[in-house]
Amino acid sequence: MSTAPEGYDPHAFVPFAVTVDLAVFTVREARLHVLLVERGEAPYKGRWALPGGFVLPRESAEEAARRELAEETGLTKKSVCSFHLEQLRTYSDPDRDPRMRVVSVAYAALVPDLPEPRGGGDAAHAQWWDAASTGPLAFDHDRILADAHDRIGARLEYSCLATAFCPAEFTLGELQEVYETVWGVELDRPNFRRKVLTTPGFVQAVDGPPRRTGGRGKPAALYRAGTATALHPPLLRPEGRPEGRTS
Amino acid sequence: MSTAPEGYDPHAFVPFAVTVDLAVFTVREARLHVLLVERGEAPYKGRWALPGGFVLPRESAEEAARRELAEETGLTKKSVCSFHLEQLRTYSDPDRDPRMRVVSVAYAALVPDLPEPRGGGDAAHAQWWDAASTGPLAFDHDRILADAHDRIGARLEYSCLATAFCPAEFTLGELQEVYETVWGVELDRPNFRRKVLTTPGFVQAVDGPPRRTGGRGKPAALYRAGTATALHPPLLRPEGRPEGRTS
DNA sequence: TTCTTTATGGTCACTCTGACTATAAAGAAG
DNA sequence: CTTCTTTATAGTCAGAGTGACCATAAAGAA
Repeated sequence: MSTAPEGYDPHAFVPFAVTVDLAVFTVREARLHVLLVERGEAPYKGRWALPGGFVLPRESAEEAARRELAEETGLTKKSVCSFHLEQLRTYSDPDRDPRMRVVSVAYAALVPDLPEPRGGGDAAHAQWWDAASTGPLAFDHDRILADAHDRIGARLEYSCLATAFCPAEFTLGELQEVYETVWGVELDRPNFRRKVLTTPGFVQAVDGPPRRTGGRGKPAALYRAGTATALHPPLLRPEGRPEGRTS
Repeated sequence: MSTAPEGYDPHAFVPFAVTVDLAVFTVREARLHVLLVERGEAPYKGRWALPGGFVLPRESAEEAARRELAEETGLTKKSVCSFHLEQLRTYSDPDRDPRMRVVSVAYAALVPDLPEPRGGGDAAHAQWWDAASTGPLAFDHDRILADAHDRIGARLEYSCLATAFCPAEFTLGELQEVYETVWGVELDRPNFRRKVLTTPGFVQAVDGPPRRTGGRGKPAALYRAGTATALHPPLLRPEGRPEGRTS
Protein backbone atom coordinates (compact mmCIF):
# COMPACT_ATOMS: atom_id res chain seq x y z
CA MET A 1 0.00 0.00 0.00
CA SER A 2 2.01 2.97 1.23
CA THR A 3 1.64 5.75 -1.29
CA ALA A 4 -2.09 5.95 -1.31
CA PRO A 5 -3.80 8.25 -3.71
CA GLU A 6 -3.98 11.66 -2.11
CA GLY A 7 -6.79 12.30 0.27
CA TYR A 8 -7.35 8.69 1.18
CA ASP A 9 -11.06 8.81 1.00
CA PRO A 10 -12.42 5.48 2.16
CA HIS A 11 -14.66 5.60 -0.90
CA ALA A 12 -11.80 6.24 -3.26
CA PHE A 13 -11.22 2.53 -3.65
CA VAL A 14 -13.49 -0.22 -4.73
CA PRO A 15 -14.06 -2.72 -1.95
CA PHE A 16 -12.59 -6.13 -2.48
CA ALA A 17 -13.55 -9.31 -0.76
CA VAL A 18 -10.53 -11.13 0.60
CA THR A 19 -10.66 -14.87 1.05
CA VAL A 20 -8.33 -17.76 1.69
CA ASP A 21 -8.23 -20.99 -0.28
CA LEU A 22 -6.62 -24.10 1.10
CA ALA A 23 -4.95 -26.96 -0.69
CA VAL A 24 -4.86 -29.53 2.09
CA PHE A 25 -2.67 -32.43 1.08
CA THR A 26 -2.11 -35.82 2.56
CA VAL A 27 -0.50 -39.03 1.39
CA ARG A 28 -2.81 -42.00 1.54
CA GLU A 29 -2.19 -45.40 0.01
CA ALA A 30 0.74 -44.10 -1.98
CA ARG A 31 -1.35 -41.44 -3.66
CA LEU A 32 -1.37 -37.73 -3.06
CA HIS A 33 -4.79 -36.69 -1.84
CA VAL A 34 -6.33 -33.27 -1.54
CA LEU A 35 -9.33 -32.20 0.48
CA LEU A 36 -12.20 -30.82 -1.60
CA VAL A 37 -15.68 -29.61 -0.79
CA GLU A 38 -18.72 -29.79 -2.98
CA ARG A 39 -20.35 -26.49 -3.75
CA GLY A 40 -24.00 -26.28 -2.84
CA GLU A 41 -24.82 -23.07 -4.64
CA ALA A 42 -24.14 -21.06 -7.73
CA PRO A 43 -21.80 -20.35 -9.26
CA TYR A 44 -20.25 -23.71 -9.95
CA LYS A 45 -23.02 -25.45 -8.04
CA GLY A 46 -22.24 -29.14 -7.69
CA ARG A 47 -18.61 -28.64 -8.65
CA TRP A 48 -15.83 -29.45 -6.24
CA ALA A 49 -13.65 -26.71 -4.88
CA LEU A 50 -10.83 -26.08 -2.50
CA PRO A 51 -12.05 -25.31 0.99
CA GLY A 52 -11.79 -21.71 2.04
CA GLY A 53 -13.69 -18.69 3.11
CA PHE A 54 -13.67 -15.04 3.95
CA VAL A 55 -11.00 -13.43 6.02
CA LEU A 56 -12.77 -11.96 9.02
CA PRO A 57 -12.40 -8.31 9.93
CA ARG A 58 -10.01 -8.91 12.82
CA GLU A 59 -7.92 -11.81 11.65
CA SER A 60 -4.99 -12.21 9.34
CA ALA A 61 -5.13 -14.42 6.28
CA GLU A 62 -3.08 -17.07 8.04
CA GLU A 63 -5.44 -17.09 11.00
CA ALA A 64 -8.33 -17.44 8.60
CA ALA A 65 -6.59 -20.31 6.86
CA ARG A 66 -5.97 -22.16 10.09
CA ARG A 67 -9.53 -21.57 11.21
CA GLU A 68 -10.81 -22.98 7.95
CA LEU A 69 -8.44 -25.90 8.22
CA ALA A 70 -9.84 -26.78 11.62
CA GLU A 71 -13.40 -26.48 10.36
CA GLU A 72 -12.88 -28.59 7.28
CA THR A 73 -10.91 -31.34 8.93
CA GLY A 74 -13.21 -31.40 11.92
CA LEU A 75 -10.24 -31.27 14.26
CA THR A 76 -9.66 -28.92 17.16
CA LYS A 77 -7.80 -25.73 16.56
CA LYS A 78 -5.09 -26.94 18.88
CA SER A 79 -4.35 -30.10 16.97
CA VAL A 80 -4.42 -28.18 13.73
CA CYS A 81 -1.66 -25.93 15.02
CA SER A 82 0.90 -28.64 14.47
CA PHE A 83 0.13 -28.93 10.78
CA HIS A 84 2.43 -27.30 8.32
CA LEU A 85 0.65 -24.37 6.73
CA GLU A 86 2.36 -22.35 4.06
CA GLN A 87 1.25 -19.36 2.10
CA LEU A 88 1.39 -20.11 -1.59
CA ARG A 89 0.50 -16.98 -3.46
CA THR A 90 -2.41 -14.65 -4.05
CA TYR A 91 -4.81 -14.90 -6.96
CA SER A 92 -6.34 -11.65 -8.02
CA ASP A 93 -7.62 -11.92 -11.54
CA PRO A 94 -10.55 -9.50 -11.77
CA ASP A 95 -12.82 -12.15 -13.24
CA ARG A 96 -11.88 -15.10 -11.13
CA ASP A 97 -15.22 -14.92 -9.32
CA PRO A 98 -18.20 -13.97 -11.48
CA ARG A 99 -20.11 -12.47 -8.56
CA MET A 100 -17.75 -9.80 -7.44
CA ARG A 101 -14.16 -8.83 -6.99
CA VAL A 102 -12.55 -11.46 -4.82
CA VAL A 103 -8.87 -11.63 -4.04
CA SER A 104 -7.80 -14.93 -2.57
CA VAL A 105 -4.72 -15.84 -0.61
CA ALA A 106 -3.92 -19.48 -1.24
CA TYR A 107 -2.32 -21.75 1.35
CA ALA A 108 -0.99 -25.25 1.21
CA ALA A 109 -1.39 -27.48 4.24
CA LEU A 110 0.45 -30.75 4.75
CA VAL A 111 -1.26 -33.17 7.09
CA PRO A 112 -0.75 -36.81 8.02
CA ASP A 113 -3.30 -39.37 6.98
CA LEU A 114 -6.45 -38.46 8.87
CA PRO A 115 -9.79 -40.15 9.35
CA GLU A 116 -12.46 -39.07 6.91
CA PRO A 117 -13.28 -35.43 7.40
CA ARG A 118 -16.22 -34.89 9.67
CA GLY A 119 -16.83 -31.39 8.64
CA GLY A 120 -18.92 -29.06 10.65
CA GLY A 121 -20.65 -26.23 8.88
CA ASP A 122 -19.46 -25.60 5.37
CA ALA A 123 -17.70 -28.86 5.05
CA ALA A 124 -20.82 -30.93 4.82
CA HIS A 125 -19.50 -32.48 1.67
CA ALA A 126 -15.79 -32.49 2.32
CA GLN A 127 -13.89 -35.42 0.91
CA TRP A 128 -10.40 -36.55 0.04
CA TRP A 129 -9.64 -36.81 -3.65
CA ASP A 130 -6.75 -38.25 -5.52
CA ALA A 131 -4.90 -35.06 -6.37
CA ALA A 132 -4.03 -36.36 -9.82
CA SER A 133 -7.60 -37.01 -10.90
CA THR A 134 -9.73 -34.16 -9.69
CA GLY A 135 -12.28 -33.17 -12.23
CA PRO A 136 -12.46 -29.56 -13.28
CA LEU A 137 -12.82 -27.56 -10.10
CA ALA A 138 -14.74 -24.39 -9.42
CA PHE A 139 -13.27 -20.97 -10.06
CA ASP A 140 -9.53 -20.99 -10.76
CA HIS A 141 -8.98 -23.80 -8.30
CA ASP A 142 -7.47 -26.12 -10.89
CA ARG A 143 -4.67 -23.65 -11.27
CA ILE A 144 -4.29 -23.14 -7.54
CA LEU A 145 -4.16 -26.87 -6.99
CA ALA A 146 -1.54 -27.32 -9.69
CA ASP A 147 0.53 -24.49 -8.25
CA ALA A 148 0.23 -26.00 -4.80
CA HIS A 149 1.36 -29.40 -6.03
CA ASP A 150 4.33 -27.84 -7.77
CA ARG A 151 5.26 -25.91 -4.69
CA ILE A 152 5.25 -28.78 -2.25
CA GLY A 153 7.20 -30.85 -4.73
CA ALA A 154 9.85 -28.17 -4.79
CA ARG A 155 9.73 -27.76 -1.02
CA LEU A 156 10.55 -31.41 -0.50
CA GLU A 157 13.83 -30.84 -2.28
CA TYR A 158 15.12 -28.17 0.02
CA SER A 159 13.30 -28.72 3.28
CA CYS A 160 12.64 -31.46 5.75
CA LEU A 161 8.92 -31.09 5.76
CA ALA A 162 8.13 -34.41 4.14
CA THR A 163 7.77 -35.53 7.74
CA ALA A 164 4.67 -33.35 7.95
CA PHE A 165 2.87 -36.03 5.95
CA CYS A 166 3.89 -38.74 8.40
CA PRO A 167 2.51 -39.68 11.79
CA ALA A 168 4.57 -38.91 14.87
CA GLU A 169 6.62 -42.07 14.45
CA PHE A 170 7.36 -43.43 11.03
CA THR A 171 9.73 -45.66 9.13
CA LEU A 172 12.14 -44.50 6.50
CA GLY A 173 10.14 -46.50 4.02
CA GLU A 174 7.08 -44.41 4.80
CA LEU A 175 9.08 -41.23 4.46
CA GLN A 176 10.40 -42.38 1.14
CA GLU A 177 6.86 -43.12 0.03
CA VAL A 178 6.01 -39.48 0.64
CA TYR A 179 8.74 -38.38 -1.73
CA GLU A 180 7.83 -40.93 -4.33
CA THR A 181 4.18 -40.03 -4.15
CA VAL A 182 4.58 -36.29 -4.36
CA TRP A 183 7.21 -36.45 -7.06
CA GLY A 184 5.72 -39.37 -8.91
CA VAL A 185 9.05 -41.14 -9.23
CA GLU A 186 10.74 -44.14 -7.69
CA LEU A 187 13.78 -43.64 -5.51
CA ASP A 188 16.56 -46.03 -4.65
CA ARG A 189 15.98 -47.21 -1.12
CA PRO A 190 19.54 -47.43 0.17
CA ASN A 191 20.43 -44.09 -1.34
CA PHE A 192 17.39 -42.41 0.13
CA ARG A 193 18.21 -43.89 3.49
CA ARG A 194 21.77 -42.67 3.34
CA LYS A 195 20.71 -39.18 2.40
CA VAL A 196 18.16 -38.87 5.18
CA LEU A 197 20.36 -40.34 7.88
CA THR A 198 23.42 -38.28 7.01
CA THR A 199 21.43 -35.05 7.08
CA PRO A 200 21.70 -33.78 10.65
CA GLY A 201 18.34 -33.12 12.23
CA PHE A 202 16.19 -34.53 9.46
CA VAL A 203 14.99 -37.48 11.53
CA GLN A 204 15.93 -38.85 14.92
CA ALA A 205 15.83 -42.51 15.76
CA VAL A 206 13.33 -43.60 18.39
CA ASP A 207 15.56 -44.67 21.25
CA GLY A 208 14.77 -48.31 22.06
CA PRO A 209 14.76 -51.09 19.51
CA PRO A 210 11.05 -50.78 18.78
CA ARG A 211 10.14 -51.85 15.32
CA ARG A 212 7.08 -51.68 13.25
CA THR A 213 5.16 -54.71 12.29
CA GLY A 214 2.26 -55.04 9.91
CA GLY A 215 3.85 -55.48 6.55
CA ARG A 216 5.62 -58.38 5.03
CA GLY A 217 9.38 -58.10 5.32
CA LYS A 218 11.87 -57.26 8.01
CA PRO A 219 10.54 -54.80 10.58
CA ALA A 220 11.81 -51.27 10.17
CA ALA A 221 13.22 -48.93 12.76
CA LEU A 222 11.07 -46.01 13.79
CA TYR A 223 12.02 -42.37 13.59
CA ARG A 224 10.62 -39.04 14.62
CA ALA A 225 10.84 -35.76 12.76
CA GLY A 226 14.03 -33.97 13.64
CA THR A 227 14.53 -30.33 14.44
CA ALA A 228 16.05 -29.26 11.16
CA THR A 229 13.83 -27.45 8.69
CA ALA A 230 16.22 -26.92 5.80
CA LEU A 231 17.93 -29.66 3.83
CA HIS A 232 21.53 -29.01 2.88
CA PRO A 233 22.53 -29.98 0.38
CA PRO A 234 19.13 -30.48 -1.17
CA LEU A 235 17.61 -33.79 -2.17
CA LEU A 236 17.06 -33.12 -5.84
CA ARG A 237 14.52 -34.92 -7.91
CA PRO A 238 15.86 -37.26 -10.54
CA GLU A 239 15.40 -36.34 -14.19
CA GLY A 240 16.63 -32.91 -15.05
CA ARG A 241 13.85 -30.44 -14.72
CA PRO A 242 13.26 -28.53 -11.51
CA GLU A 243 9.49 -28.25 -11.46
CA GLY A 244 6.66 -29.41 -13.59
CA ARG A 245 5.90 -25.92 -14.72
CA THR A 246 7.96 -22.79 -14.50
CA SER A 247 5.50 -20.28 -13.17
CA MET B 1 -12.68 -18.35 -1.84
CA SER B 2 -15.25 -20.98 -2.85
CA THR B 3 -17.39 -21.84 0.15
CA ALA B 4 -18.81 -18.45 0.86
CA PRO B 5 -21.03 -17.94 3.85
CA GLU B 6 -24.52 -18.82 2.80
CA GLY B 7 -26.54 -16.20 0.99
CA TYR B 8 -23.56 -14.27 -0.21
CA ASP B 9 -24.87 -10.86 0.69
CA PRO B 10 -22.41 -8.28 -0.61
CA HIS B 11 -22.66 -6.65 2.81
CA ALA B 12 -21.88 -9.81 4.67
CA PHE B 13 -18.19 -9.09 4.47
CA VAL B 14 -16.17 -6.13 5.57
CA PRO B 15 -14.58 -4.38 2.65
CA PHE B 16 -10.83 -4.62 2.45
CA ALA B 17 -8.52 -2.39 0.53
CA VAL B 18 -6.10 -4.37 -1.60
CA THR B 19 -2.78 -2.85 -2.50
CA VAL B 20 0.54 -3.91 -3.94
CA ASP B 21 3.95 -3.12 -2.45
CA LEU B 22 7.08 -3.33 -4.51
CA ALA B 23 10.61 -4.12 -3.45
CA VAL B 24 12.49 -2.92 -6.51
CA PHE B 25 16.09 -4.08 -6.32
CA THR B 26 19.13 -3.18 -8.32
CA VAL B 27 22.85 -3.71 -7.90
CA ARG B 28 24.82 -0.50 -7.99
CA GLU B 29 28.44 -0.07 -7.06
CA ALA B 30 28.59 -3.52 -5.52
CA ARG B 31 25.75 -2.74 -3.14
CA LEU B 32 22.18 -3.96 -3.24
CA HIS B 33 19.89 -1.00 -3.64
CA VAL B 34 16.16 -0.73 -3.18
CA LEU B 35 13.82 1.94 -4.45
CA LEU B 36 12.00 3.84 -1.70
CA VAL B 37 9.59 6.75 -1.69
CA GLU B 38 9.18 9.33 1.01
CA ARG B 39 5.74 9.57 2.48
CA GLY B 40 4.19 13.00 2.32
CA GLU B 41 1.29 12.40 4.63
CA ALA B 42 0.21 10.69 7.78
CA PRO B 43 0.60 8.06 8.90
CA TYR B 44 4.36 7.70 8.86
CA LYS B 45 4.71 11.14 7.28
CA GLY B 46 8.32 11.74 6.35
CA ARG B 47 9.21 8.08 6.65
CA TRP B 48 10.43 6.11 3.70
CA ALA B 49 8.34 3.31 2.31
CA LEU B 50 8.22 0.78 -0.47
CA PRO B 51 6.46 2.10 -3.54
CA GLY B 52 3.03 0.72 -4.15
CA GLY B 53 -0.60 1.59 -4.42
CA PHE B 54 -4.12 0.38 -4.78
CA VAL B 55 -5.15 -2.38 -7.09
CA LEU B 56 -7.66 -0.86 -9.46
CA PRO B 57 -11.08 -2.40 -9.97
CA ARG B 58 -10.29 -4.01 -13.30
CA GLU B 59 -6.70 -5.07 -12.94
CA SER B 60 -4.94 -7.95 -11.29
CA ALA B 61 -2.37 -7.46 -8.58
CA GLU B 62 0.42 -8.18 -11.02
CA GLU B 63 -0.89 -5.59 -13.45
CA ALA B 64 -1.05 -3.11 -10.61
CA ALA B 65 2.51 -3.95 -9.63
CA ARG B 66 3.81 -3.44 -13.14
CA ARG B 67 1.90 -0.21 -13.47
CA GLU B 68 3.40 1.06 -10.24
CA LEU B 69 6.82 -0.09 -11.34
CA ALA B 70 6.55 1.98 -14.48
CA GLU B 71 5.34 4.98 -12.56
CA GLU B 72 8.05 4.84 -9.93
CA THR B 73 10.93 4.22 -12.26
CA GLY B 74 9.66 6.77 -14.76
CA LEU B 75 10.05 4.29 -17.57
CA THR B 76 7.55 3.32 -20.18
CA LYS B 77 5.33 0.37 -19.56
CA LYS B 78 6.88 -1.39 -22.47
CA SER B 79 10.41 -1.24 -21.16
CA VAL B 80 9.21 -2.27 -17.74
CA CYS B 81 7.79 -5.45 -19.22
CA SER B 82 11.24 -6.93 -19.52
CA PHE B 83 11.95 -6.60 -15.83
CA HIS B 84 11.64 -9.63 -13.66
CA LEU B 85 8.65 -9.23 -11.39
CA GLU B 86 7.83 -11.88 -8.85
CA GLN B 87 5.07 -12.19 -6.33
CA LEU B 88 6.51 -12.54 -2.86
CA ARG B 89 3.66 -13.05 -0.48
CA THR B 90 0.66 -11.25 0.94
CA TYR B 91 0.66 -9.33 4.18
CA SER B 92 -2.65 -9.19 5.93
CA ASP B 93 -2.14 -8.37 9.58
CA PRO B 94 -5.31 -6.54 10.65
CA ASP B 95 -3.30 -3.69 12.17
CA ARG B 96 -0.67 -3.23 9.54
CA ASP B 97 -2.26 0.02 8.45
CA PRO B 98 -3.72 2.17 11.24
CA ARG B 99 -6.27 3.78 8.97
CA MET B 100 -8.18 0.80 7.75
CA ARG B 101 -8.02 -2.80 6.76
CA VAL B 102 -5.44 -3.07 4.00
CA VAL B 103 -4.23 -6.33 2.55
CA SER B 104 -1.10 -5.97 0.50
CA VAL B 105 0.38 -8.24 -2.12
CA ALA B 106 4.13 -7.78 -2.13
CA TYR B 107 6.25 -8.12 -5.26
CA ALA B 108 9.97 -8.14 -5.83
CA ALA B 109 11.32 -6.58 -9.00
CA LEU B 110 14.86 -7.06 -10.27
CA VAL B 111 16.10 -4.31 -12.53
CA PRO B 112 19.46 -3.38 -14.01
CA ASP B 113 21.21 -0.26 -12.84
CA LEU B 114 18.96 2.58 -13.97
CA PRO B 115 19.35 6.32 -14.05
CA GLU B 116 17.97 8.09 -11.01
CA PRO B 117 14.24 7.63 -10.86
CA ARG B 118 12.36 10.43 -12.50
CA GLY B 119 9.13 9.67 -10.89
CA GLY B 120 5.94 10.96 -12.25
CA GLY B 121 3.04 11.34 -9.87
CA ASP B 122 3.48 9.61 -6.59
CA ALA B 123 7.15 9.08 -6.96
CA ALA B 124 8.07 12.70 -6.39
CA HIS B 125 10.52 11.62 -3.74
CA ALA B 126 11.65 8.27 -5.07
CA GLN B 127 15.25 7.37 -4.41
CA TRP B 128 17.58 4.40 -4.39
CA TRP B 129 18.77 3.29 -0.97
CA ASP B 130 21.40 0.85 0.11
CA ALA B 131 19.20 -2.08 1.02
CA ALA B 132 21.34 -2.89 4.04
CA SER B 133 20.97 0.50 5.67
CA THR B 134 17.42 1.63 5.27
CA GLY B 135 16.15 3.33 8.36
CA PRO B 136 12.93 2.07 9.88
CA LEU B 137 10.38 2.13 7.12
CA ALA B 138 6.69 2.90 7.23
CA PHE B 139 4.11 0.23 8.03
CA ASP B 140 5.49 -3.31 7.99
CA HIS B 141 7.80 -2.52 5.12
CA ASP B 142 10.93 -3.45 7.07
CA ARG B 143 9.63 -6.96 7.22
CA ILE B 144 8.59 -7.00 3.59
CA LEU B 145 11.98 -5.72 2.54
CA ALA B 146 13.75 -8.35 4.61
CA ASP B 147 11.53 -11.08 3.19
CA ALA B 148 12.19 -9.81 -0.31
CA HIS B 149 15.93 -9.83 0.23
CA ASP B 150 15.79 -13.37 1.56
CA ARG B 151 13.73 -14.49 -1.35
CA ILE B 152 15.91 -13.14 -4.10
CA GLY B 153 18.96 -14.55 -2.32
CA ALA B 154 17.33 -17.96 -2.42
CA ARG B 155 16.21 -17.48 -6.02
CA LEU B 156 19.75 -16.90 -7.16
CA GLU B 157 20.62 -20.37 -5.99
CA TYR B 158 18.12 -22.19 -8.12
CA SER B 159 17.43 -19.87 -11.01
CA CYS B 160 19.30 -17.95 -13.66
CA LEU B 161 17.74 -14.63 -12.90
CA ALA B 162 20.86 -12.96 -11.61
CA THR B 163 21.11 -11.74 -15.18
CA ALA B 164 18.03 -9.62 -14.50
CA PHE B 165 20.31 -7.27 -12.57
CA CYS B 166 22.69 -6.92 -15.50
CA PRO B 167 22.45 -4.84 -18.65
CA ALA B 168 21.83 -6.60 -21.95
CA GLU B 169 25.51 -7.41 -22.33
CA PHE B 170 27.67 -8.09 -19.33
CA THR B 171 30.85 -9.77 -18.24
CA LEU B 172 31.07 -12.76 -16.00
CA GLY B 173 32.72 -10.53 -13.43
CA GLU B 174 29.65 -8.35 -13.35
CA LEU B 175 27.41 -11.38 -13.00
CA GLN B 176 29.54 -12.64 -10.17
CA GLU B 177 29.28 -9.26 -8.50
CA VAL B 178 25.51 -9.68 -8.48
CA TYR B 179 25.82 -12.91 -6.53
CA GLU B 180 28.40 -11.52 -4.15
CA THR B 181 26.33 -8.43 -3.50
CA VAL B 182 23.03 -10.15 -2.91
CA TRP B 183 24.55 -12.91 -0.81
CA GLY B 184 27.12 -10.76 0.93
CA VAL B 185 29.90 -13.26 0.35
CA GLU B 186 32.95 -13.54 -1.88
CA LEU B 187 33.07 -16.24 -4.52
CA ASP B 188 36.02 -17.83 -6.21
CA ARG B 189 36.28 -16.39 -9.68
CA PRO B 190 37.40 -19.43 -11.67
CA ASN B 191 34.88 -21.66 -9.93
CA PHE B 192 32.05 -19.23 -10.55
CA ARG B 193 33.06 -19.00 -14.15
CA ARG B 194 33.13 -22.74 -14.55
CA LYS B 195 29.71 -23.12 -12.99
CA VAL B 196 28.07 -20.50 -15.17
CA LEU B 197 29.64 -21.65 -18.39
CA THR B 198 28.88 -25.32 -17.87
CA THR B 199 25.23 -24.62 -17.14
CA PRO B 200 23.46 -24.83 -20.50
CA GLY B 201 21.45 -21.73 -21.29
CA PHE B 202 22.57 -19.62 -18.37
CA VAL B 203 24.53 -17.19 -20.52
CA GLN B 204 25.45 -17.10 -24.17
CA ALA B 205 28.66 -15.59 -25.46
CA VAL B 206 28.34 -12.53 -27.65
CA ASP B 207 29.45 -13.80 -31.04
CA GLY B 208 32.41 -11.71 -32.15
CA PRO B 209 35.42 -11.09 -29.98
CA PRO B 210 34.13 -7.81 -28.55
CA ARG B 211 35.48 -7.08 -25.14
CA ARG B 212 34.71 -4.60 -22.49
CA THR B 213 37.12 -1.87 -21.60
CA GLY B 214 36.95 0.60 -18.77
CA GLY B 215 38.57 -1.16 -15.88
CA ARG B 216 42.14 -1.98 -15.16
CA GLY B 217 43.01 -5.52 -16.09
CA LYS B 218 42.49 -7.78 -19.06
CA PRO B 219 39.31 -7.04 -20.98
CA ALA B 220 36.53 -9.50 -20.37
CA ALA B 221 34.34 -11.29 -22.85
CA LEU B 222 30.73 -10.22 -23.07
CA TYR B 223 27.71 -12.42 -22.58
CA ARG B 224 23.99 -12.16 -22.88
CA ALA B 225 21.37 -13.78 -20.69
CA GLY B 226 20.58 -17.27 -21.94
CA THR B 227 17.22 -18.89 -22.35
CA ALA B 228 17.35 -21.13 -19.29
CA THR B 229 15.41 -20.07 -16.23
CA ALA B 230 16.25 -22.85 -13.81
CA LEU B 231 19.71 -23.75 -12.59
CA HIS B 232 20.43 -27.44 -12.29
CA PRO B 233 22.16 -28.36 -10.15
CA PRO B 234 21.81 -25.23 -8.04
CA LEU B 235 24.56 -22.81 -7.23
CA LEU B 236 24.47 -23.06 -3.47
CA ARG B 237 25.71 -20.33 -1.20
CA PRO B 238 28.79 -21.11 0.78
CA GLU B 239 28.43 -21.50 4.54
CA GLY B 240 25.79 -23.97 5.60
CA ARG B 241 22.50 -22.23 6.05
CA PRO B 242 20.00 -21.85 3.24
CA GLU B 243 18.44 -18.52 4.01
CA GLY B 244 19.04 -15.74 6.42
CA ARG B 245 15.84 -16.44 8.21
CA THR B 246 13.58 -19.40 8.09
CA SER B 247 10.18 -17.87 7.68
C1' DT C 1 60.27 -2.22 -18.19
C1' DT C 2 58.08 -3.60 -14.18
C1' DC C 3 54.15 -3.84 -11.22
C1' DT C 4 49.36 -4.32 -10.46
C1' DT C 5 44.99 -5.78 -11.73
C1' DT C 6 41.57 -8.52 -13.82
C1' DA C 7 40.34 -12.44 -16.97
C1' DT C 8 40.89 -16.98 -18.11
C1' DG C 9 42.63 -21.83 -18.14
C1' DG C 10 43.72 -25.73 -15.57
C1' DT C 11 44.72 -29.20 -11.61
C1' DC C 12 43.59 -31.98 -7.60
C1' DA C 13 41.42 -33.82 -3.75
C1' DC C 14 37.15 -34.30 -1.56
C1' DT C 15 32.12 -34.85 -1.26
C1' DC C 16 27.98 -36.38 -2.85
C1' DT C 17 25.29 -39.19 -5.66
C1' DG C 18 23.43 -42.96 -8.63
C1' DA C 19 23.76 -47.73 -9.56
C1' DC C 20 24.44 -51.80 -7.70
C1' DT C 21 25.46 -56.04 -4.64
C1' DA C 22 24.95 -58.40 -0.33
C1' DT C 23 22.98 -59.67 4.03
C1' DA C 24 19.23 -59.76 7.69
C1' DA C 25 14.73 -60.57 9.32
C1' DA C 26 10.17 -61.03 8.89
C1' DG C 27 5.70 -63.53 6.72
C1' DA C 28 3.93 -66.77 3.07
C1' DA C 29 3.96 -71.03 0.50
C1' DG C 30 5.09 -75.72 0.00
C1' DC D 1 10.40 -76.95 8.73
C1' DT D 2 12.35 -75.55 4.49
C1' DT D 3 12.09 -72.42 0.81
C1' DC D 4 10.43 -68.32 -1.36
C1' DT D 5 9.20 -63.62 -1.20
C1' DT D 6 9.39 -59.24 0.71
C1' DT D 7 11.28 -55.43 3.02
C1' DA D 8 15.12 -53.36 5.78
C1' DT D 9 19.75 -52.40 6.14
C1' DA D 10 24.88 -52.38 5.09
C1' DG D 11 28.30 -51.60 1.93
C1' DT D 12 30.97 -50.80 -2.64
C1' DC D 13 32.39 -48.17 -6.60
C1' DA D 14 32.67 -45.00 -10.40
C1' DG D 15 31.41 -40.47 -12.02
C1' DA D 16 29.76 -35.69 -11.37
C1' DG D 17 30.33 -31.52 -9.13
C1' DT D 18 32.73 -28.44 -6.12
C1' DG D 19 36.15 -25.86 -3.30
C1' DA D 20 40.79 -24.58 -3.02
C1' DC D 21 44.31 -23.80 -5.44
C1' DC D 22 48.08 -22.39 -9.11
C1' DA D 23 49.35 -20.54 -13.72
C1' DT D 24 49.09 -17.65 -17.63
C1' DA D 25 47.28 -13.66 -20.51
C1' DA D 26 46.34 -8.98 -21.30
C1' DA D 27 45.36 -4.65 -20.06
C1' DG D 28 46.67 0.05 -17.43
C1' DA D 29 49.75 2.26 -13.93
C1' DA D 30 54.24 3.35 -12.07
